[in-house]
Amino acid sequence: MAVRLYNSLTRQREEFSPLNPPRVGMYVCGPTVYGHSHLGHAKSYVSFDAIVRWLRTPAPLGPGFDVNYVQNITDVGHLTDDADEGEDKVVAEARRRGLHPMAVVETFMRSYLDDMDALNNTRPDIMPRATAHIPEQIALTQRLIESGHAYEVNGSVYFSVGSFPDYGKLSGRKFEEMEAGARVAVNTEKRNPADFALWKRAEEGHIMRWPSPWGEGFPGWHIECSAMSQKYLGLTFDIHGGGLENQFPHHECEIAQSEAAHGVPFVRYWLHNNMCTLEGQKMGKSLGNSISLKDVFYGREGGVRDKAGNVLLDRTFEPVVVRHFILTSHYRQTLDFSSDALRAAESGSYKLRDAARELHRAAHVAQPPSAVSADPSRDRSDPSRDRKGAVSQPTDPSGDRGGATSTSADRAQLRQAMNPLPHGRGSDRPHAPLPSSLATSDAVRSALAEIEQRFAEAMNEDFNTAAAIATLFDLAKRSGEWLRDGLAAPGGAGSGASAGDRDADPKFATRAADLRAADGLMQHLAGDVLGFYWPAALGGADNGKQDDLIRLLIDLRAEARKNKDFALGDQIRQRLSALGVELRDGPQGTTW
RNA sequence: GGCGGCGUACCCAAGUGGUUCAAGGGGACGGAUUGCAAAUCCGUUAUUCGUCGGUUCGAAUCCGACCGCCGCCUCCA
Repeated sequence: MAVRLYNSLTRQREEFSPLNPPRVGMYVCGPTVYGHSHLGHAKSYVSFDAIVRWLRTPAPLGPGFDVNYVQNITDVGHLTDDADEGEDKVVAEARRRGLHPMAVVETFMRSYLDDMDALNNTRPDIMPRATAHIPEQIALTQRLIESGHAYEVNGSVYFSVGSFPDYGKLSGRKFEEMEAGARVAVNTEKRNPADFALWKRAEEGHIMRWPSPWGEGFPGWHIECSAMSQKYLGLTFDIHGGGLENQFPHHECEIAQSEAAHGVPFVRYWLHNNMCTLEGQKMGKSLGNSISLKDVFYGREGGVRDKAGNVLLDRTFEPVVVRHFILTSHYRQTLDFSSDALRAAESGSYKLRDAARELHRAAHVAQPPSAVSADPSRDRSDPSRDRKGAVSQPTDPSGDRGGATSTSADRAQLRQAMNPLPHGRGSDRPHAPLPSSLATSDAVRSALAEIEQRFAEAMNEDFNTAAAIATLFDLAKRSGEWLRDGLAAPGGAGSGASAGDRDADPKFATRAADLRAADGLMQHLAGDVLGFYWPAALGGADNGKQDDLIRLLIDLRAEARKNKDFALGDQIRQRLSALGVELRDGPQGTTW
């Protein structure tokens, strides 16, 4: 099954075939770090993370590409006004705060990474910073001057749009039309209003400045992406992603610079993710309704308000819920955030979480000690998988935590495990057995195989994460059925039979293998591919003494209920609930 | 003015020519289970895809017109 994707350049869905398979070079426009990340960043980078994760998913389930994922950090040159007249955004923020621009950059770069980690986005392989690539940008600018595509005026250098006939091919704009309807402010240095800055002269007092052949100055915004992508991915690379709002002028300018300088195609597939709105309204910094991710995740007084005190979101939501919500729509579709929509996503996310946990627990309980190495969900030592950075969970010797059910205690470990090694350390193409192949009963095997196929088809069709999630819910539903069947069967997981008894029961062996296969698939699809990571606020997996203490209270409560002392039982439940531990009484006992 | 997108049930949302295509989630309602609660389970909730035409043996899916909403062309992922 080949990956098909919508290429903005050709405006159609086409089969993806990389230049040098299995390698894939991918560049995604990163943030300009002059403020905290907002919901728009979340949509963009969660979407591209899902794309990267899928491209890296080992065959035969996924395409198994070896993706080199580059995402820049813009820390200079992005002006508040695109007529090349405004102030540098970072510098403006620095003055407002009375800080050095580089301190502003450090602050918000870390903030950005924190938020992306919280969303469980895989870290890019390379995160080049514009200020660390000044020589490369100067060299590219120089090359453009030499080839007649750029000119210098008073220490600033502009790209001559008229020298590049293809200008406008990405955004569908015609150069002549733009000249006529240009809304850009008049810059007297430009020969043509549509020309854009490659290098800007630094005025007196401008802090961020570097020497150049044209005097002291700083790079224009667009040039960094051309310079850094070519450095790390080559003159022609496979995928360039970014927000739709950057299609013009930013990406158009990147194409012009790169192709004019080198005479070869710049990017083969352009991917643009759509914007998001809030209650149907455009979300923008200038509109004052842009919501920072930190407010969404941790917000104050249980909600998010704008400066005027209007409620934007009536409560906070976990990062995994935001991720779930984003992935239930298509990346090229606009997404409307609202409290109600997030609440609905939360219910769905938690339902999936609970089903995955129940399955994982049952598969674990059902597992004879001798079968440890056969569990696909714990196949974390496979070097080809670790290397890809597609594994969402740390290597865990106890094997008790899979991609979808980790405990919060593993958070630090998780982050480390996200990117154990850069991509491409080996020449072998990643390959992993299909979880369905590990099921022993025909019914379960074919059911899992069908899920695998539908999931893969969805992701292969322009990364249809919404359809992929739907198959996860189906898997959760089927798993629930198998679980209930198993619990009712002799020797089932909930029957209290000892491990020795179960080992001797052939029925049990079959069931255990099936549950492990189902669990392995759930872990892989929900955890590794879609990146769902549910912090274990409710416990669930083994969490050492804390779990033992909760178990103790549950036992005491069971005793109380047995004696019809419901007041005490309810008190225990309520007080645990206040601590974030929800008890659930099931036919097989109490879980939480 | 130029460029582009969208309009699918109460809400979110997938689906871009035909047989399992009207997914999935949320919500609501009815029922099962339950000391209560939560969760879970079963069932119900679009003969129809903004409107009107057209193409076709066949359209939510293609074409045209119209209505409505939105984005980009200033800053934003």
